[in-house]
Amino acid sequence: MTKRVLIGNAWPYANNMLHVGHLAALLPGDILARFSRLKGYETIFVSGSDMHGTPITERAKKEGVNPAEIAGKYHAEFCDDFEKMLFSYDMYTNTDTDYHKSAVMDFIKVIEKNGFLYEKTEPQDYCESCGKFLSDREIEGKCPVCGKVTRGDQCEYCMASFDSNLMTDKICRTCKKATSTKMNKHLMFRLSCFQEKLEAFFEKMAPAWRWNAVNETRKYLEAGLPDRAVTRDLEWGVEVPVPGYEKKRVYVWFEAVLGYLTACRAVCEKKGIDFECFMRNDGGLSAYYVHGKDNIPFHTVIFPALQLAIDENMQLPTHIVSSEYVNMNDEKMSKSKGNLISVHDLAEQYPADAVRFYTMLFNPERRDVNFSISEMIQTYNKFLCGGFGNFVNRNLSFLVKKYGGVVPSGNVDSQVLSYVEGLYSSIGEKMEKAELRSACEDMVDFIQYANKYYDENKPWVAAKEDEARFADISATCIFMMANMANIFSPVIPDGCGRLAEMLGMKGLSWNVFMPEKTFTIENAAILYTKIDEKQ
RNA sequence: CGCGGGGUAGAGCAGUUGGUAGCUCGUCGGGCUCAUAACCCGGAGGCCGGAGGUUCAAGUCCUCCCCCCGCAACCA
Repeated sequence: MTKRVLIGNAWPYANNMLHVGHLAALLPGDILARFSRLKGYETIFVSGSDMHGTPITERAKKEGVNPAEIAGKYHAEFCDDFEKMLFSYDMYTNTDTDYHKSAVMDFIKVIEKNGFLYEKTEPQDYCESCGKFLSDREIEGKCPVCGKVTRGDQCEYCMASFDSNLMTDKICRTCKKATSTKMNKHLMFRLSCFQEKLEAFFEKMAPAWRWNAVNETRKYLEAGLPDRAVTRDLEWGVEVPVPGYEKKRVYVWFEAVLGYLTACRAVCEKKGIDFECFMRNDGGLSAYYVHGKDNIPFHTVIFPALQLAIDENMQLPTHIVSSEYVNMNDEKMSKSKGNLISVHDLAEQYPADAVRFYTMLFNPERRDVNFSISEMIQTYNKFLCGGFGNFVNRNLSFLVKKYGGVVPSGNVDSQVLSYVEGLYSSIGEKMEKAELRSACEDMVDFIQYANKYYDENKPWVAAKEDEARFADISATCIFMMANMANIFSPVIPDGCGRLAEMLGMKGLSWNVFMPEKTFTIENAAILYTKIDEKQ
């Protein structure tokens, strides 16, 4: 049975540009997808833009436009950004498509049929002048702990979290008028029913998760899972396929994570794969969910609960690839501080491989990292230009100059052969475990190993004194290069693709590649050009 | 007792299950001249924040203490 792999990248919220933080959190998904395809696994890599929710709705109102316009604009930007960064999604969609919406409605009907939804009517804050129910964030009032005037979910001054019902002197943040209370009806999801199953799931899976996912999830489970409202009083969103809820929409926490399933199902239909078979928990599916640390509970608690509510035989997440944050000069990145570097700007100025390699070599896997353009350039110059590119160039240009590009027939050094074989398995294992930073460090080692081999064996001397020896050295170097193209391609696909072409490789795969005994190099060219940092 | 992260060579960091302290940059010296002023080799530079404790053995485990950073919104 072919191994199946699902990679679900978090769905960026279509209310602001993508920045290096998103990139650091989401790029691992692409590395995994590319690796998984090289291994020959049946791979599905999906994501999309999260188009709904309150922030977009509020902003649209403020700007006097349709929410679809704002979300659509950012969605288009995201598509462009991901393309420029060479993300290899099988599908990058969004939550405003008819397919997603009707698929979500299908899932809701299934969840309702399975008995995990119920109706609850309770008093909720209401603003008469705005004519709507208010969520916690739309309320202002006195903090029950310190008494200062703050927002309804958490006090900005004393950091206390509380129920907004405990606040006094509540007003609507929009119109500043006093709030009243009105009965409101919501559809609730029986998250509490899944407490035990999720605990069992957690115990079983936690060893394969990142430490931050383990800690966050434990916290949630220990606190006990409350039922959650599925519906919201909004006009922008997915309609609720239950009578009596025509004026409400599905809450984003419920709808957006289902995107993994709706998009995966869409890809399955396109490829002629049976969705239920693909998702079945028969031991043949690895399911990676890739996101930033603030998204952890949605992927380790909420989403698995929804999966269980839909179909008990569905594979729950096997790998939680949750990144820490990227800071700028030790400061948190934020729009207001103006220290955001957008993916768009990076893509305009730097090669995708440079950005990808730097982002992965210093990926925030275990803790926050600092992002620096100057460090990125240095990393690129050092390893991709001076190391990898230079290794290719010092070989190929010599062969082209002296032999017209015809690689002489020689034998690959057996030690090098076994070293390279070892890399396929050691880096491969790290990839499967999503230990990508360490995998990149091994790539760096390979580059240094290759250059060292070249220096120690002095082919430029052998070319004059011992042609047979020169042929062996060249064969060995070409062999290393070809396998670099394979092994490095998940991280730096652009350069590896060009190298593979020069070497006349038919395609890339995660298997030791043995070049033809003799062949002619096609269009040898500099692989990576240095960037002048001063520019 | 609000929650969380961190303190390892001049700088930036790695150090999964405790077993001779590593990497990149910088610096000093050497080599090579095939190559993108590139590449290779070697040196100097650390009581791993502090104090106790467990252990044959602690950067790694336990306790206490001292510093730094994040926790409105946007948001991975």
